[in-house]
Amino acid sequence: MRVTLNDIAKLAKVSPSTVSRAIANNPKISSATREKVSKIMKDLNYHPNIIARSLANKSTRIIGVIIPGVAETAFQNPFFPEVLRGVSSLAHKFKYNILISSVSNADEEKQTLKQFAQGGIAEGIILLASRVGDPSVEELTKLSFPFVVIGKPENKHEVNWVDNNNFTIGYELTKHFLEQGHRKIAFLGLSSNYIVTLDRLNGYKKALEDKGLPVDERLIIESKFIDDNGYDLMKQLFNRGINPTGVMAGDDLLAFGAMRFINEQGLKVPEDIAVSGFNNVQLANYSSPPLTTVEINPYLLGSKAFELLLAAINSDYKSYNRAIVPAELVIRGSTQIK
Amino acid sequence: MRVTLNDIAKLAKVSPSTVSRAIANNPKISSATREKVSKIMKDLNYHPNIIARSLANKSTRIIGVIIPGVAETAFQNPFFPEVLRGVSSLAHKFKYNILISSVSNADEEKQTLKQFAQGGIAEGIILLASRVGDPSVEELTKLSFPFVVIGKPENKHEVNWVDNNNFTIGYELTKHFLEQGHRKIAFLGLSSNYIVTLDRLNGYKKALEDKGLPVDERLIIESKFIDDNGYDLMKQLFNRGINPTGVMAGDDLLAFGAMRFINEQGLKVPEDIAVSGFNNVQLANYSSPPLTTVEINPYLLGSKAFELLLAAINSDYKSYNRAIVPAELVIRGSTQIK
DNA sequence: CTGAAAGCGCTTACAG
DNA sequence: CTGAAAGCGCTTACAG
Repeated sequence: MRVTLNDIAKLAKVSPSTVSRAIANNPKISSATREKVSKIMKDLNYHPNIIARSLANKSTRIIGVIIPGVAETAFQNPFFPEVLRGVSSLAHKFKYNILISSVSNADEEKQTLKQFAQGGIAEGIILLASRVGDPSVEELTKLSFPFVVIGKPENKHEVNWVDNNNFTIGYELTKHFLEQGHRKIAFLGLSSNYIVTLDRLNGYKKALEDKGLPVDERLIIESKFIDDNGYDLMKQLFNRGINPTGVMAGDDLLAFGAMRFINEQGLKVPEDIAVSGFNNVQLANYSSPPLTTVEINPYLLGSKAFELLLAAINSDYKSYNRAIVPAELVIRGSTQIK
Repeated sequence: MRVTLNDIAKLAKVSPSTVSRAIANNPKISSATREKVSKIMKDLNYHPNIIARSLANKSTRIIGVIIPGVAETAFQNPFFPEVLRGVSSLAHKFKYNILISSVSNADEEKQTLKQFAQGGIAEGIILLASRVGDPSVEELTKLSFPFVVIGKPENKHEVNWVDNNNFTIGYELTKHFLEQGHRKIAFLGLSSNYIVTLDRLNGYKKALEDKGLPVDERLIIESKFIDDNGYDLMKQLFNRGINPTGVMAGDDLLAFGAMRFINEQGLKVPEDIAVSGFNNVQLANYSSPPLTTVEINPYLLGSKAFELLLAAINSDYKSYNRAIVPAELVIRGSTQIK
């Protein structure tokens, strides 16, 4: 049998209350008893039962992190561990634990949500990657349960969220292409289900507009299926008979695929077509040419999300907060002719 | 205030015991009362408090997953989400939840372990990637707490573990190189802290031996630092003045880096030097040439780990189990001349 | 500074 | 088939 607080109390010849206070470092306890109790705890290798404590406290110090199925977020994969590390690091600092669930469909997601939120396990929830019409966002809002979304949700005013400045970075990236003299710049891999990519697209459009250039819808290639790869999307673009001189891909992997197709056509990057990606995967620095991309700072997205969540958990009155983690342009050889 | 089981009992004019039984689908409850209770629960949107249930049950249905800091396992990153998905999927099936902790140093790891295991939160623990002299393995063994290691641990007889057949796959991969006529095959990126890479090395050596070839230690390049990349390791190899015709890299990313260095020397893959990787990252299929690699089936590693853990949790007597998830050779253009 | 008592929200032998 | 009671292992007003 596990040793309990009561066992300690008996051995120390004090009341359970006293042991409890000693553990909690309650200053009212005399140092004599504190030490006596401490010694016995150490001797018996006693560790308080966190579950019992949670029940008494009505505080579990657990937050839930819900990760949508891989199927839906193939593109999220590479930076997900970093986001988690960000959450984890701050959670650890504030003595919170993380309950995780990678759900594979909407039904599972709903079920998990219920368990975490209504089951009294988690004190708050972090949702990775909100989609258009995300049912979880709706559900949690209805429950008025503390939660934070990573990736700006649709209904952005009544939700806590953290995201990159996607509009701005889309704008800047486009501007970079324009400054290199490009006029026919393709936007490869729009997923209209994800608000982040819509934001980037708007930045793209605004940059063209500011330059007095029209938006050619044929240059915007949607990525409908998760297994779309850059190669195929690039081929689609070519089949439309319009020859871009620049390609902004929504993801580094898409960019690599696009580069492969371009090379197969006997064209060169960046001389014939400049290419950029997104997410700054490790390999982006090592491709040939090295890939211009965007560092989205996933670790910060995670840690900021935890910060907001903590605020939401601890605040009595309701308020909706957001945090913007700046994304940074990483310019490399794939968009710059030496 | 949250609605509790007692609230339901009062409204339904039955005892709390009855409500509890109704929830648990205890067959002794008449369908009449069961329905009455169910209706009220639904009306009040009641959800049992999992924490209270855990305390009464002495069963949390939570397992812990401990992920060593990114610093120590850069190479693990790409497949970690897949492992987690494997664990998660089976956990979900058996109604277990997953508490996660990505620890960044040994101290944090120890602390987390204590909390999970001795704090009575988790019923079992999955440890990712055991290192040589892993302190967590030792600690959990001492506590005789149920746990499973992903990646064969040192002390393999007194521990539950799941791993690939690393020796065999190292052997087969080497054999593949030999069959292509290679005789000077480098082993790039040995991390002697990780038993998996040692196993692969042994497979490599055995294959050479079976062929009657000597092992040239100069062909074995150790990767001491986490930020070692394939490019630099390959350069090291060249600097040793020995020219391999084949390179087995311990990871796809290392392989890409190696290929880059090779290309810069004006040499071609696979004609001058054949290259292989490990882990079968998405990009391996799309590099030029496509990369020969090893599919380690991370999803299966995760789900098998959960299976073993469940067995360990539920068995009264002690036994040590292991599961081998077959890795598969994926032969592509980087090792085959058309 | 310390203790007795009640309570957190469930479950489960025991009795009927 | 149902209920009263005890218990899971803690915490925390309240009283002294």
